[in-house]
Amino acid sequence: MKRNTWQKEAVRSALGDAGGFVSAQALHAALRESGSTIALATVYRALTGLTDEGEADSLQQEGEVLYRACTPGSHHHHLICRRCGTTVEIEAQPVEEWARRTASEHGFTRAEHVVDIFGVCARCSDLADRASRP
Amino acid sequence: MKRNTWQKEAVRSALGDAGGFVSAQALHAALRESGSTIALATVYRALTGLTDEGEADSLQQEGEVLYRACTPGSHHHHLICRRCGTTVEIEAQPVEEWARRTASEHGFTRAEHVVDIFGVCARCSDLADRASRP
DNA sequence: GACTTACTGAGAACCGTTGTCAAAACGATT
DNA sequence: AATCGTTTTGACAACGGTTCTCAGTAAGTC
Ligand SMILES: [Zn+2]
Ligand SMILES: [Zn+2]
Ligand SMILES: [Zn+2]
Ligand SMILES: [Zn+2]
Repeated sequence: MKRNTWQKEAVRSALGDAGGFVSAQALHAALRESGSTIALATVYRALTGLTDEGEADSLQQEGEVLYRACTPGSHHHHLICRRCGTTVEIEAQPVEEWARRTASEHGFTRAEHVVDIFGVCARCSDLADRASRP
Repeated sequence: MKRNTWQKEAVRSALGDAGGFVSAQALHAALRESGSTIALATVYRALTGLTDEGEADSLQQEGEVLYRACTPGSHHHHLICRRCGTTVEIEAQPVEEWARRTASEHGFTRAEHVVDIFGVCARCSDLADRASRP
């Protein structure tokens, strides 16, 4: 039987607080920062669990896996700030159809798709502008 | 000054022969298989070079980076067979516009996008069918 | 052919992640 | 509340892909 531990709850909560995509290591660091004694391996295990249960989404970037607390049970994509990780969930019916159609047109079955947009959010753009011309 | 070596040429050629997306290690194994004495580190360096110069595309899957010789200078996406790596380049103007529009609607600048479809190609689907009900 | 310097090969180092296993602790049961 | 079977945790080792290091090699120039 699956058990409830403060560790799992701590990870779920910290992931929610993070807002955007974060790495397991960053999350672990944040937890320790706030006084938790949770182990890194436990954070990895909890994140894997959350992902399996559909409570979190994950993506790979520059050799590491990033996680985010996402609307459970909804298929959506992400608009992610490269600077701060801030993320917007986006739905795009046209893209869904395009993907389905493209796959079947080429005889591909069991098709899944990866669709993400990476950019610099308004706030980070502002900050960068301000810094470059004072 | 940049120099031409048989190693770089061997990697370029092997990548072309591969047809689909392959890992640096797989490419290295294939090269050794065919008698080459090239070192793994050199394969990595050559692939990084090809990617930087726009001659190859790369993507991350399951913790490793895969490379493919792609039409240089053209922005396109990929339809990739999870089983054999076979890849089809696809262009999708509607998706390009959707991505641009979505990013700017949310105030994001310098937006790039990752759009890939993973499935099982016709040939691999056939093979799997045949194997499961003989 | 000699020289300069970019490139290569072999292995160590690196880094994110997963495995191992004894100790801790959840939760059902008495 | 104490017991018990089982899950989960924590500390650390191990793993796998990639990058770094550095001495030796060789491409391109003169
Ligand atoms: Zn930002
Ligand atoms: Zn979708
Ligand atoms: Zn295939
Ligand atoms: Zn595109």
